[in-house]
Amino acid sequence: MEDHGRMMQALSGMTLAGHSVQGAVTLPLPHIHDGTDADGRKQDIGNILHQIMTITDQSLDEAQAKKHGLNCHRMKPALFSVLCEIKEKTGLSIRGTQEEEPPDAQLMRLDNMLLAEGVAGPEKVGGAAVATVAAAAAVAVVNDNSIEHSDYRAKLTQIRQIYHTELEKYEQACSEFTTHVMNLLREQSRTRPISPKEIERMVNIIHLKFSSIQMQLKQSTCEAVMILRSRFLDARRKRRNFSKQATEILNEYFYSHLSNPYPSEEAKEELAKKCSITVSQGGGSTITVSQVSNWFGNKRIRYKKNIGKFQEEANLYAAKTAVTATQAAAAADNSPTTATSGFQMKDEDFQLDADDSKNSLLTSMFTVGYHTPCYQSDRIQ
DNA sequence: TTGCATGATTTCTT
DNA sequence: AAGAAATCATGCAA
Repeated sequence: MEDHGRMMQALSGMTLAGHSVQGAVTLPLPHIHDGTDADGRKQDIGNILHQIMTITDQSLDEAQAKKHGLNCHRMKPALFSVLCEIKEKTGLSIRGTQEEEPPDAQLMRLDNMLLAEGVAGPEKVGGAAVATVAAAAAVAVVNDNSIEHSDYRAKLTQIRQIYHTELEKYEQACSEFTTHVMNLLREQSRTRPISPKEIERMVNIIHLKFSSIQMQLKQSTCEAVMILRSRFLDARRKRRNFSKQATEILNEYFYSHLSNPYPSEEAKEELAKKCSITVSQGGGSTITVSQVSNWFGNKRIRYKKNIGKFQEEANLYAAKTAVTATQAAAAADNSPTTATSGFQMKDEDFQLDADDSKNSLLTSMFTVGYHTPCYQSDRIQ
């Protein structure tokens, strides 16, 4: 910003210099401190105002002719080169030499990080087909172990999109502004001393400005990614116990399907919906099906490891299920309900006798030794 | 503070 | 790819 101010100052300074040299509009400057009478000054000011007011009365041709005359003056090139030289020496146009290398290292770091996070990468490849980018975004993030959380992906894609649109905007604005300034300076160089070197320097300054803006964009994008990451990892680390109700529903299913405690994908979805295991993940999102899978994985292994410990729990849920089943059966006009009817035995270790599976729920569930053989078997492990 | 319970993650197996 | 087993990390009651 400071540089910008300096730039504008330099530009305005040059403009003034141009005018005074050019002398096409020779406005007598008011001498404010010469100590003469106030009337004289008033007259001077009056003159200036008059000239300003009548400036538009001059015909365009007349002005053009004057301009042309000045441009064609034989001394003009020499005068311009001298003035350019003076400008160089006075340091009006010396700028940009001091601000060069430092941002490079940081810029590289930012670029690398954006690339690693999949924000900056695939977009550039192959001339960017939008669909490909979207598809790539969905896959590219899996670079970091198991970060494939859909929310994480969605948010990262969002960041990517914003980043790319902003970057494009900046690039466009930069080239537009550069050509505009170049045209302006080239135009002005006919009437005031501007060397090509100076134009080049100005273009460099503009590029520096825009690249620093781009760096800010990159930096804030990196920050956004880091925040997203940390939030996601925090959510992963923070374990929230499921509600009592949810645990009950899962346990009910587990013990009533003890013969084959492997819920199908649909069953998992159903269970997830039923107990609405919405462990707070920051954005209020749910990973319920995988949570159900985790729960069953843990439950199977822990039950198997220590059946004795779970026996009481098993009986409790068996009784509970039996009660509900009885009620359901009564309501359903004595239609026989079997707990295992819809399940295929997948693992031999969990398998019941064929007779058992045909038993009614009531008889089977109230038999204490009903489940244990499934896991007690030495075949396990 | 400690020890157990429990949800999540990682690694290995099928 | 799904599940088993091991392990980690946190929650929670005593």
